[in-house]
Amino acid sequence: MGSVSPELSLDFRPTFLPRTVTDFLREVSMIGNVSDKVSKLDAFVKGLEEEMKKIDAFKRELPLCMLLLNDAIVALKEELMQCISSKNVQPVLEEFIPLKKSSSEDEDEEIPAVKKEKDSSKDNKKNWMSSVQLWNTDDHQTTDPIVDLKQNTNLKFKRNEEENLFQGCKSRTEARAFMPFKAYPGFVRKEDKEELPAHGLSLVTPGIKNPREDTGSSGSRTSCSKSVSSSAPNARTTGPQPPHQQTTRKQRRCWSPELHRRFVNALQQLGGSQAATPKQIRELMQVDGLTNDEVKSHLQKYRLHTRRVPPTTTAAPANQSVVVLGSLWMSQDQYGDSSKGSSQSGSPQGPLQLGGNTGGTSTTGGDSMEDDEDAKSEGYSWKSHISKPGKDDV
DNA sequence: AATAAAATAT
DNA sequence: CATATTTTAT
Repeated sequence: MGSVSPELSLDFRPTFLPRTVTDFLREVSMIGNVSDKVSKLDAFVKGLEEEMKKIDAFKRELPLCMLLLNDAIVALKEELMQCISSKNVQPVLEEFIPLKKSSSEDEDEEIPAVKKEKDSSKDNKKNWMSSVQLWNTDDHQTTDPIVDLKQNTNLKFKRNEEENLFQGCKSRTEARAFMPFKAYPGFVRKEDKEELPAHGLSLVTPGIKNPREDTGSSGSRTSCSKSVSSSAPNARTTGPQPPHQQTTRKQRRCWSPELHRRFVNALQQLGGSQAATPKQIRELMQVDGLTNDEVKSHLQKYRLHTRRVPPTTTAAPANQSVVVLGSLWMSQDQYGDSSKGSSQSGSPQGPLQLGGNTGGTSTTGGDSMEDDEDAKSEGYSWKSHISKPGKDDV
């Protein structure tokens, strides 16, 4: 009590502009009083949101601004939520924090014990876009390019990098699934290039292909579980994977949300799905192990899906700003789950901010600003909300 | 059994 | 590189 800096006294209308988000967070983190903390954060967030609304109209011209703002907002909200939840707060706070989400959707990630029935969250699907404006306050994944909250207090987001890429690949019915290591003894054929480590994205780790063995299982089909790298049980070390099956079919590559994100990003940078070419995309994505064909295939599908947007006959009241940042085309099938995708503008390790993000997966942001446009359809299945045909024009 | 997604063939 | 076709996974 007494040691509040003058600035802090401006609870609600702080002139937060002069400072950077990082600084702001640092300041806030030093505040002992939770209420103050919350109000500060809240105020800041509100300011950012206002800003967001203002530039919303120019989102196309200022995609980066949107991204940055969005990122900051998300990050701050995270912080806010943490404050709130960590204290479980008293009544007093409740007055301040009626924020948008009061324990409604997902704020798990950390919640131990209760594995909670995620299944019951069927509504989530709807939520993923509709109720949440665009800065959906997701909990995890707070990798922001600009702010390094990490040093602040967020320890929760940490193991995202790799996981993000793979995440979402598992079967969606995984509820409590943990596939035993049944998978396959894999021999990872590293035939591909292995030189693109770059940031440690080791996405492509296709399982392995194992034709017969699993064909009967009707339950746990782990399509792609990232690493089941067991030292080949088979003593065939040197022996390639020689199932006499010529043309051994590659194991299906699972396009995790992150992977897809990168894909979309690349696309954007290349001027749209139409202009982009597989090779280019692949290069841009910088995902090791990813092959041209894979990208090509994905692109093909993407193009197919982005072609012609179903008339959103939805009489959707377009009142919400609905920016639909994450318009990954995916629905809930494969990529969808993580749903927080959004993209960052540059490649993750690219030129822009991501400079030193160690754990930086690309964060969420809007990636298809160009495409979405009126994609505001709150979409249900992806046919509905896929990103529009890219108007190539970067 | 149907369909989407990825692999492969053209 | 683009498309078409086939295979595979849910």
